[in-house]
Amino acid sequence: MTRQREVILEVINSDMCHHTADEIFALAKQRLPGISLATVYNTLKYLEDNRLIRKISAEGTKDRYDNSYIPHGHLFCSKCCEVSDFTLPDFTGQLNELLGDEIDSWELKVRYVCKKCRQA
Amino acid sequence: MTRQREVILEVINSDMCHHTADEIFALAKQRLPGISLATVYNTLKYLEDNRLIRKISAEGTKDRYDNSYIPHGHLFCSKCCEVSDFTLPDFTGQLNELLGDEIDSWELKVRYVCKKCRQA
DNA sequence: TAATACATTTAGAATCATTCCAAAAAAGCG
DNA sequence: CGCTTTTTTGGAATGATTCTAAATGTATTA
Repeated sequence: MTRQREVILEVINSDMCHHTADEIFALAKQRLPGISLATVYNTLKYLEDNRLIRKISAEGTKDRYDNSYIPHGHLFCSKCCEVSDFTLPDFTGQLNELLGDEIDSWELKVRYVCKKCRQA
Repeated sequence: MTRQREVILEVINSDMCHHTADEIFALAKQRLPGISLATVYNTLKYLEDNRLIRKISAEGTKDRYDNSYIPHGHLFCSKCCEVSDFTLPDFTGQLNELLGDEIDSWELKVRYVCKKCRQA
């Protein structure tokens, strides 16, 4: 475990936000000024491959990273592009039955306009 | 309604595939050789804004387009990147109750390895 | 501890899907 | 028709991400 990976993991786990790669890069840089963007991408890929984090893609926004790989829901605000979690019962079993296939994971994406943006 | 938009819509509706923009461009070009890629992107954006189609983004693959905006499930094969639909009851109401918000739409993304890829 | 093998980091270049642009063409309308 | 607005077009620009090859760091074994 290198210092870079340690810091990147800490950044990801330090809050409930779903940061973009460049946000993670900026945050990591505060603590490790010499870190490179390529390392951030490398590490994110490594963590994703090992299912420690989940990359979340949405239409029209940059990819973001979730500090959990456990299936759950994501609320995407179509105005400010913020992403927040919401918990759901784990219906992996039912999905497997329904689809007759070994599924890997799932994610329920919900598009909406968040309270902040609706009030504004 | 221009000829270009007509052809693009026909291409999208001609099969159940979830084509990428460049695939749609290639298919449209067969019938309208002078069409430009920019028009394809313009039109896809127009159709999406009017909720006639849905753009679907997934990690690590190009955006694809679904000929329906009605909420449903998508199976993403993590090997060949093919996308297929599966129907689900419309639980928009329950989501609204659960989230206390006016949701816009939803999509259940399921990652798996399709039969073809598992056999190979 | 030294030597070696392997993994990781780095900066910058390259890629490539998508968007932007400004001019030309087409469509819609009185 | 003429006029206005919308759409199309090709090419340039953008920007997130990936690639590359050299340098550095880590771990292992002797």
